Amino acid sequence: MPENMVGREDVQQMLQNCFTSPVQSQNLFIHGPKGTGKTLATHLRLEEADNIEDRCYIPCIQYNTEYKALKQIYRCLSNEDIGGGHHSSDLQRQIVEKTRSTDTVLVLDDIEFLLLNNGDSLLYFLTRMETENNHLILVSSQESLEKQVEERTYSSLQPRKTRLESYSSEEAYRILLERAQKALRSQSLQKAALNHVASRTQNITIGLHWLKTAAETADRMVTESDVKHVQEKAFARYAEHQLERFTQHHKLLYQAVRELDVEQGEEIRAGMVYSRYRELCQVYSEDTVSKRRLSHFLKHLEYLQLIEAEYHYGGSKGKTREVKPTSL
DNA sequence: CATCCACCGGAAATGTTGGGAC
DNA sequence: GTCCCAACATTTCCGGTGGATG
Repeated sequence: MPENMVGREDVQQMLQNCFTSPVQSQNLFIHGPKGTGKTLATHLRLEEADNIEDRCYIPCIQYNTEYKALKQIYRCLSNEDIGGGHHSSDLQRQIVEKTRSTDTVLVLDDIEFLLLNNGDSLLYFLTRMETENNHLILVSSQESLEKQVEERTYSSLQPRKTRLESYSSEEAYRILLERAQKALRSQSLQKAALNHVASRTQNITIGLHWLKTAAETADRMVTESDVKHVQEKAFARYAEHQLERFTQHHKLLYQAVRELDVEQGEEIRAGMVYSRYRELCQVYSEDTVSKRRLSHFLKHLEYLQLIEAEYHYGGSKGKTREVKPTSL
């Protein structure tokens, strides 16, 4: 994670305003595709906001239920570890107590993963806390928060919304160049190589994985052909990295989608993915989970933007979703 | 107009874990 | 120890969807 950030001045300014504003609560909703700097911008501004006593960063992929998130918030506020076995309402009471008279910023990153599990009860609680000066920053790769939470929650949240658009190729080039200059020996990266990467993907995380993979296999200098050569491997690594915190089932499910995509290329529907997953479980002698559960996991893959899904709510195809893996 | 497709996704049930109270 | 209980991951159950087809 770099120490500073190029671009995205508007968002950075917005965050800063939010943190320095002496007026009452101000909540933010930051959304946009993966690899556009949402997490980085939030992180950097959060670190810097030392006028605020309590600052918590909660990655909701990891803390994906109300209880886990509450526990993490408590841990962050009090700096003491706390075992399981407490009731949500206890934690809530203590959190209210701790934040009563201090300024607090809570960042909930990738909040869609929490909302999918628990609905918005955590958000409802957080927006209703009667505390002094309390900021909630919600970060998501999903478009609309309004659709994902109940009205009563949204109305007490009243967030300012901001969307990060994908970088242009030129911006991606500049950002990757700056990072490459720190990571690689000088004169070891061909302009054409970097240009190729930046023109093929504007997701910075993918770009970094790609450059890194190329650099590891390159001889003295990373050339355009080096880069082209590792394209698939680089994307596979990126996907692997995205799935790190998820279960073996997620990985097999993703593998199923990719295999089907290679084999037949078109019209992959959820049912086919599920049966391919079953076959893969046989091969690796893994236990299977139910279709209902897989449907949930498939949604995770969609949130990670490793697959794209198109939903058919009925029609000649029946009620299902059509799925395809994203790639470079 | 009835029926079918094929699975979505909400709701409730199940089984497990790790506390606290006695 | 034993009983009770909340939280959780997962399963079970099933109503619902809208164009195509006869």
